[in-house]
Amino acid sequence: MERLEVRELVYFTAVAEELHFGRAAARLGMAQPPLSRAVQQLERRLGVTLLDRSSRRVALTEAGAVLLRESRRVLDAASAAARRTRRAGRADPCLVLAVKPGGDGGLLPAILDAYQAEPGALPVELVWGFGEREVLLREGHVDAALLHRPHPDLTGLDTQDLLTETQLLVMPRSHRLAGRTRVCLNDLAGEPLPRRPGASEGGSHGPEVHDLGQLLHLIALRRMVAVLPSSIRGQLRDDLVAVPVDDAEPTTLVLAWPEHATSPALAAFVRAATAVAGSATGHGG
Amino acid sequence: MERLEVRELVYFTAVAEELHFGRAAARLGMAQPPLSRAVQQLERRLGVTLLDRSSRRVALTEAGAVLLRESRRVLDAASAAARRTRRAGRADPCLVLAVKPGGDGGLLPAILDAYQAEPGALPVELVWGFGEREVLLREGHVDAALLHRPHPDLTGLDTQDLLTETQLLVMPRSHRLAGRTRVCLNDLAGEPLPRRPGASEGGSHGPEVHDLGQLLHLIALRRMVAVLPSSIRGQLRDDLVAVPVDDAEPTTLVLAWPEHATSPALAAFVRAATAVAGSATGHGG
DNA sequence: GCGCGGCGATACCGTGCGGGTATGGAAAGG
DNA sequence: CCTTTCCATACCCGCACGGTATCGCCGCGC
Repeated sequence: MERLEVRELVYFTAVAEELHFGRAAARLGMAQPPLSRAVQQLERRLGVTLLDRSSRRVALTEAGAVLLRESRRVLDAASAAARRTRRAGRADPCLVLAVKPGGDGGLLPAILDAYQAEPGALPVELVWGFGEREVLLREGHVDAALLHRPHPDLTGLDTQDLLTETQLLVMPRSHRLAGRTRVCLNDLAGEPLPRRPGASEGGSHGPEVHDLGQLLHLIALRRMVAVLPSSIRGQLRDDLVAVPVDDAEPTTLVLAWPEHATSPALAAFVRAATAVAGSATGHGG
Repeated sequence: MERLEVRELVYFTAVAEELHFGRAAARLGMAQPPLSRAVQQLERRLGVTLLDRSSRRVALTEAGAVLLRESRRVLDAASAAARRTRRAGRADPCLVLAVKPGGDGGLLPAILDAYQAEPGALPVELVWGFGEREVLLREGHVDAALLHRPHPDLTGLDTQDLLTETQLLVMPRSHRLAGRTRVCLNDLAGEPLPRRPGASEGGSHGPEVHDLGQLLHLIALRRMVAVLPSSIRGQLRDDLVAVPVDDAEPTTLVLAWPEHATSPALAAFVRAATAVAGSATGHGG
């Protein structure tokens, strides 16, 4: 059984994504002939043709499509391995948490306090991200992330539900819906909504947004509106209003971490977060 | 960001498991010096020490333990990638299913029939395995597997529950408990039970078993008894008896497949199995 | 219809790295 | 103190990976 090397998978992935050996080679910073040879060799070793190449067009075969998907998993796992190992070896151990600005449901201060009270708590470093927190987690940039269900794909992650919230439509005071006490999703037809990074271009979407302040600013500028968990209430500028969206699916704040994680520091953090969420459940909305 | 190679991870894993460069090198079929160098180089590239080596003793550091765990994931993903790609490229496409002999709850014939009736059904190839079916699945040897909860770790797999069964104690007619109409787990203290491959040596366990006929034979020979799902009733030799174990946790037969699988053939198979299980739920026990 | 241009494959070459052997050097045990 | 054990270092070699030059195929345009 031949062994598959990371380098080969990187090369194949580049070609499979570009469907063009020249461009793939450029992207890899190498010449085209060795790239062609590497892919051929990979095909020979696997005993499978991965690409149909007619000197005018390159296309993935069925097996090639399988390998592309599997390669991404391998490469993700490899870079996650490197990053997690490096982080574990740092002289100053700390716990890295990915949070969406304004997306902590107001629980984060209490969670951090509770965690620092745990025995053996490490300093917590926060990484701010919008849509890419799940990727940060999968690729080993962070130890844990606060995500919002139902949006991200949680397979391969362990999770702890923290808080379920209804959602609000946030808009400028002058907006046509600003006087309503409640709206439903149909009312939003045609409204520019923030684009989730990586989301398809369908529908009416505004510019990509990476920061809560920027988002609120854009809303105030009437460039868009947004549907957000009700806990942002406390962070709104006074030129914005928020009303419940009746039929928007409630969103659940979840703490997620890589499955099979063994770090005691992470375990303590999960304990702390769970405790805080549990005690908060009765009170707020 | 330096690139992590599969070869290095294989080497490191061997050393981390053996905690001995000489033995690890032997296991890898290579000499010890290049192995030492490879690990040093890996450490340099990661900027992390992975092993504490005092020329008398080799021990994993914290970071080394992290990398060992992560390496296994990468290597599993890599060999799964190779196998799945090869299988996808075969001239004769087929669906490979891992089953425990006698562990199909009696549903398999109906499932196979239902699947063959689906449009675009492929020939189904069966692979028989006892405790290693989950590994077969994770490493890409098979497309799907019939597993029994709660035993295996299902993280990273998608699953469909098929059938929940109570469990029976299977023993020779001459066994001291053979006259009972029901037993509980306490009654089994000191009885030799089949060892799950990979299970710890604790408790009273008989030899490892890889085949249902062999297991039943050993039971008949009074070498052991076994707790099995009630659907084996129909497969017992007449020199064996089975009685319910009152407090044994019910076992659920689940169909499992790699998460994110996209094959339409697999999807059809899952559909067929779900349908069969659903229609069988009311009837059998 | 012929030539041109684009693109992947092939040919050939150099060098850097992965692997081998021989040896050094530290540490534990008798 | 000598021996044994085991990891690291020194040194050498072959190959495989990457680069340049070129071929061959094919589609397109004049």
